Amino acid sequence: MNKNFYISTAIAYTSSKPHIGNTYEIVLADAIARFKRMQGYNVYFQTGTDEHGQKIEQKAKEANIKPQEYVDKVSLEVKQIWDIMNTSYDKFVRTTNPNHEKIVKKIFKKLYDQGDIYKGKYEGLYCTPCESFFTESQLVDGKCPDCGREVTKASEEAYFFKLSNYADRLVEYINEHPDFIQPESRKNEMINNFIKPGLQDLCVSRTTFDWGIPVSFDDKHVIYVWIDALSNYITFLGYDPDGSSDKFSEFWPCDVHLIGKDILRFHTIYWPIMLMALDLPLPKKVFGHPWMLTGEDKMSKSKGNIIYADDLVKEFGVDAVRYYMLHEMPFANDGTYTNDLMIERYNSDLANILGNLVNRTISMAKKYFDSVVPEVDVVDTIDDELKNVVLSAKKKVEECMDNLKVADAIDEVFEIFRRSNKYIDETMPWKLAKEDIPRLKTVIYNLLESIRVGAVLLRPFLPETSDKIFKQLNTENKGYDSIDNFDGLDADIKLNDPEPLFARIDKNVK
RNA sequence: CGCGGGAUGGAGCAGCUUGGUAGCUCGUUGGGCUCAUAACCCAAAGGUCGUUGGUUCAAAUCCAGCUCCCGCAACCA
Repeated sequence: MNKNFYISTAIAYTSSKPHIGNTYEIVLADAIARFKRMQGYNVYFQTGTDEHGQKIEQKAKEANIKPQEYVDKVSLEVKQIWDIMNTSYDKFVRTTNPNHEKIVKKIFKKLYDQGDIYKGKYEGLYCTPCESFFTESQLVDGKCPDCGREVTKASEEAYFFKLSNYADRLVEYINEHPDFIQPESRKNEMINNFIKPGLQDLCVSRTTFDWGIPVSFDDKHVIYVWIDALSNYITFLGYDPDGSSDKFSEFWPCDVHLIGKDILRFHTIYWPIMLMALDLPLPKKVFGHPWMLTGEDKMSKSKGNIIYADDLVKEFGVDAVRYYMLHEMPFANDGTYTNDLMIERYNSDLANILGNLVNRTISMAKKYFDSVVPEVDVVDTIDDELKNVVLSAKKKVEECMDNLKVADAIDEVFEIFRRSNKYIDETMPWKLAKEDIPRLKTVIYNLLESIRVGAVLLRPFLPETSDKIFKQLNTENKGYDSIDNFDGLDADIKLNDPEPLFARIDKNVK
């Protein structure tokens, strides 16, 4: 049985600092990667930055620095945000890496030699001052979208990838693998809009700028983004047309490419065709996640509504921001970020249901048993209801995660905490403290054990919080297998003092 | 007639494949409890399930028309 699991995010374009929407992707991937690791998979989780292209060349020029300096700076910024979000990527790749550049050149040459790439002419609408080509649909009022000036028809020499050769095989693959493109509605979009009408050949080189990987046999051409950026998924794993590494054969094909819905076309059409041309197996799944919007609008500089994850982390803490991203985002539709909703989720879910539960439980253990975990004593049928919820959570969470329904998975974990709060009311420990200590022992044990199980399942989503809970329980997280039975918490452990996990936020003070 | 998705109580969503008491979270109101972070538990109010028509004993759920919203429409990462 193959226990390897390869998940990737798209590589972030280093034109500017990533906003909260870009950050959502890495957090989502992280939750999946952490969950798979917990299940015992040998996970390889790759992310990184895409650093070539005209836009970067321009930005660097504006900043009066070399492109390399520019991308070094932004790439570092990206990495820092990924780290602030406590994401557990195994490898952070950069497309300016020399080995990547070397292999991309080889890939290009191979495709050219075998006839998939040919030299032709790129014709389009050209804006001379901007030195850019545009398509009909990109124009604003028939003028250049950047500077508003007239565009003229022009053509330049370019290399093209003959996609149409592989269209039939691609359709076949998509049909035979119904889960390949997620969510499903996107599948139709790709087939109806692109494949069915007939694929146009893809322009894979440029001569209008220099910041890119040169074509090895024709150096006035630079390899355009597709082959350069998409290849990152294999080059950093050790792919080489002349003989790949063991690691490559171990992890390829990728289990999940997690990407934004905006670049689905590249990942479900161009990329698979490239792989077919290289005679490599296709990725098992491509998930085009929705966007996180701020209020009603897409984030953009001109609207001034850009929110950065690191700012939110300063205000609410990493896990609160992770929780929001993972729990509030729908599977297929776009989600929104608002401060009000953030505070609401923070207070009701994190502070009240989870934080307060842990706090009140550990406080009771301290008060009634001097912080020592009691042995189970007198049991009652009401206990079984709690145990059922707690012990069935694992399977439910697993099912959700198998379908990438991360938000639902978190909900299932929180069912444990909700049920536990209810259990406290049902059993009334404060009353038992006065009249029935043997029963009280069992109740407190059950609560602590429920919290422990919840903390295990919470780990992939809110790692810091999970660790804090275990610290208060003064117990080691023994992992996924430790929650199959309701007895993982050892009696006689001396608990640490209760400490609020999430301090409530007063909305009106803000 | 370009393709596709959506419209469900104040908010955000589930249910629609396999028609038959409209469910969840939050918010609101009332009650309970006091271990706890004014937290927790219970209950209630609130929906002609976008609109019109059709199929059916019966439709949020199937079919058709219409209105509105959103994504995609190819070289912008």
